[in-house]
Amino acid sequence: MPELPEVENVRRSLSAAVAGATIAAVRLGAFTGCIAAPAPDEFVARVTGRKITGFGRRGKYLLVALDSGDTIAVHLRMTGELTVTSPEAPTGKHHHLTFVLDDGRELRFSDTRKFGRLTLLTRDEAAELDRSLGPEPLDDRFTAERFAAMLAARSRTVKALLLDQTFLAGVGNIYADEALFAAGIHPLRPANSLTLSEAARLLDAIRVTLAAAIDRGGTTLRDYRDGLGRPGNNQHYLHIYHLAEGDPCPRCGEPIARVVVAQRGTRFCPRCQPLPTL
DNA sequence: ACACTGCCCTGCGAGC
DNA sequence: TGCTCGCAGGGCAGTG
Repeated sequence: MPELPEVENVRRSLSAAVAGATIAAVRLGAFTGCIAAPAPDEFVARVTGRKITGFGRRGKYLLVALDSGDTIAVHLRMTGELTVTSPEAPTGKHHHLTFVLDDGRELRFSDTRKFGRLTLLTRDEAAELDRSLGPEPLDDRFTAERFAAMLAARSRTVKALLLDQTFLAGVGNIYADEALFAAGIHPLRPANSLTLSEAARLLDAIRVTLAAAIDRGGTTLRDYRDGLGRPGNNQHYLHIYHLAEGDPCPRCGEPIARVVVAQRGTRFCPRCQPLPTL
């Protein structure tokens, strides 16, 4: 599932390979529902002939900047892939949309589960999307003090907040579990029960976890590929997300526990991530 | 503000 | 071997 590190790797790979190219044509597959807005004909009209000036990222959104000032915001959700290929490359069963580039190559969007979406945004709409999301965890200007203050103002469980993109942008289920484990914080702790030092420890764990995953090319549990079709390597370095309930904790051997938080399976070690009794 | 449900969708693994 | 069934999950709408 593409989270921040995976989207960042797609951004970097496409930035090196595709930035500066012009979209000569757009080909739609049968599933036009992958275009969230505007209507498919308008989407095609406003994108065709435009030059891709760069690839950005905000949270889990890949932002394709066009010379018209518009931005294509791509959310890969669970199984979406955006890859550049030669025109001869075989198209998969779940291929939904193709940007034909002026050099003949193709930027293809495919998505097995059909959850992923492309949205064409004006400048104002892009700014609105930016405002709707929480801070970037890897932004140096985002301090532990601010994170602690944000946590202190909320009563929800810390795991649910980490998954909330309006609270913090880019962290999904994999990295939330990994970061909470690394920080030794129980996922069901009310956010406002964390001390300043715990908040600082958690932010540090989030950053280390995300940065390492970026460096390793992202986590490929099944579907994830970068913009050149390459899988990541971080799946070999997970500590807890991939474990089943009852598996021994890699740190202390205690059986791993599993709960559901915000409709997401959540693994944690009851010994390394204790729930303080009040 | 927050919890909870259901929906979207397909592939996969468990169980029979 | 082949079938059915439940689960996986990011975001969102709707309800309480």
